[in-house]
Amino acid sequence: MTDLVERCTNAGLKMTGQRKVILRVLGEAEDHPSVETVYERAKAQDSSISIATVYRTLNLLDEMDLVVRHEFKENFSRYEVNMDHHHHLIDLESGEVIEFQNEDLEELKERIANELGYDLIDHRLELYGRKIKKKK
Amino acid sequence: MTDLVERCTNAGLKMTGQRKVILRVLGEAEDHPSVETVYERAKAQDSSISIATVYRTLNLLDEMDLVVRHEFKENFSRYEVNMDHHHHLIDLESGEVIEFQNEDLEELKERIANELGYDLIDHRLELYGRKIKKKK
DNA sequence: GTAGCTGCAAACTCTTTGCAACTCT
DNA sequence: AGAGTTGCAAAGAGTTTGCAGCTAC
Repeated sequence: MTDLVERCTNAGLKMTGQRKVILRVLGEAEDHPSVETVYERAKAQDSSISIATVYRTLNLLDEMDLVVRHEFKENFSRYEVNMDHHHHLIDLESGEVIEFQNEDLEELKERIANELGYDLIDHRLELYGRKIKKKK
Repeated sequence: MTDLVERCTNAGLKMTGQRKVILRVLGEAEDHPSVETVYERAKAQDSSISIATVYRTLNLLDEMDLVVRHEFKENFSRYEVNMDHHHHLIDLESGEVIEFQNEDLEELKERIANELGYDLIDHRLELYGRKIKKKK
């Protein structure tokens, strides 16, 4: 994934066995795993990994912007590799997370911030919905 | 505030002294107080109030939709009386919370959800910015 | 060799909860 | 009277951290 490992070593991080495993787990994830989930997947590859290391690593990666931390309306965080910018729609029934992008939205939020006299540094947009049932 | 007390008693809640105080604190708040802040303000009016009651009351009010719970990028919740619908821009330097409304945005998020095959039930939009310094 | 990393367990923060006493209605 | 509410303290959940030993560089 645009070599995560490389970006870490370039940043001066030691490439320990644990970090390699965690990076691999993140790179291969097609969902938005929680710390617990990353931990379980990592443990499957190296059973000695502790959850403290997972927390520490994810925090590091977040600070380096290699990873994006999401705090949906749940009481824990989820992570994903920081690739393209997008937003999320959370299916309230299944918990499934759907990604989407929208150009109008990008413009709009920038414009709103500017009109209020602010530079937009960060933002958060999440939609929570229920699948529309087709009538038969 | 469109009588919070009345809306509570109508819903069958007992109007205890503690609840009156908490409702008054919420009604008078012009900011987005945390549980801790609501607790402190309430305690100033009735020192016997416990924080457990504040938590319980805010949860009740949230379920009844009398209040809106916000979880900005902080590790605690903030509350405000549910009046008009709006969004928030958080000043990353001062922590100040600025409210705004935007019609285009309302349409857009509805449209995005529908295009993805979802009924929009809830959402969250927060902007995080830094005040633009005028050049002299 | 050594700065940085790790596992473990304890500590922390915010929030919830069991229980016995109390209080609106 | 009695269901609902409260304060207290303990428990929960997720996350962070101090420390001694280990490891990549």
